[in-house]
Amino acid sequence: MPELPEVETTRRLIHDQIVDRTITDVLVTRDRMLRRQERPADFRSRLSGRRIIGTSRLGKRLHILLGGDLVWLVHLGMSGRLSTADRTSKAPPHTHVRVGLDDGSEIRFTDPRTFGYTMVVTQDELDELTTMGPDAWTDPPTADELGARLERRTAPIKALLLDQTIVAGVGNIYADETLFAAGIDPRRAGGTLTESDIDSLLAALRRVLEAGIEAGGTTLSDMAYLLPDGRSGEFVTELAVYGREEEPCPRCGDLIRRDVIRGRSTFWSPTCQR
DNA sequence: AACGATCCCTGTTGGC
DNA sequence: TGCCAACAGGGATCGT
Repeated sequence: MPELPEVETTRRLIHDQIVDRTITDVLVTRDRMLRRQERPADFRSRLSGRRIIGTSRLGKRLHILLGGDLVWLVHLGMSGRLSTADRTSKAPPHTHVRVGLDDGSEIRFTDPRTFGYTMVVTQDELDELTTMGPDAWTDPPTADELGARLERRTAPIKALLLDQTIVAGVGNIYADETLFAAGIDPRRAGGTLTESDIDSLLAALRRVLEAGIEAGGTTLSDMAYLLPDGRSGEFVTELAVYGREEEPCPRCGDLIRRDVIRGRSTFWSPTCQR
């Protein structure tokens, strides 16, 4: 599902296809996808005729930078996919937004479960959106900064890693993989992590995200996530614990356990993670 | 303020 | 084999 590595992979793959193109058409066939746009009519009017000048990403949010200081924002939710294709080809099921470009192609936003959303905002509006913490990959916090954010927190570290206001981009899969790589029990209260734990956590986060991006993200068998070119993300073969309940831990051989923490499946190795 | 529960949505899965 | 309830999860929102 789309977490930071999946969104970053998506960004890289569509970047060259869309930059320097001009938007000619906008077709929205499911209004729900615009639910975060204050005035849904703005979506179409702000995109039409606009030139795409770049792309960026903050956490799991993809930004398509437009002329006129506007930002086309796409959040893939849990089943969203962004792709480009010739506009005469058949769009996949659950394609809710199609944005035509001046070379005959179009950008498609497809999302079966509709947890994703898209909107076009001004720079001012962007600043007012829910505050996100620093990006886990491009702007990771220092150990001191993360330590300060975790101090006295009683929520489990697993839950705090998923909190986008602490660090942005980590979802359920990469949170579990990071805690495993760092050897930290996901149930531990955030405030109980030592300096050394936090060092391990940040190093593990870096390694796990790097491997995830390198592999083109994670495509689970039951998930709709595909890269913009239709390929699967290959990180699934590198998952150490996620989805591996009752399988032997790759480090100690003891069985991997699944607990529900804050309503989210959490896979971990009780022997390796303390 | 911090925390945890609930809800949104639909394809897939698993139990009967 | 076929049906259907349960499940999955990011993040907004709400109650405590």
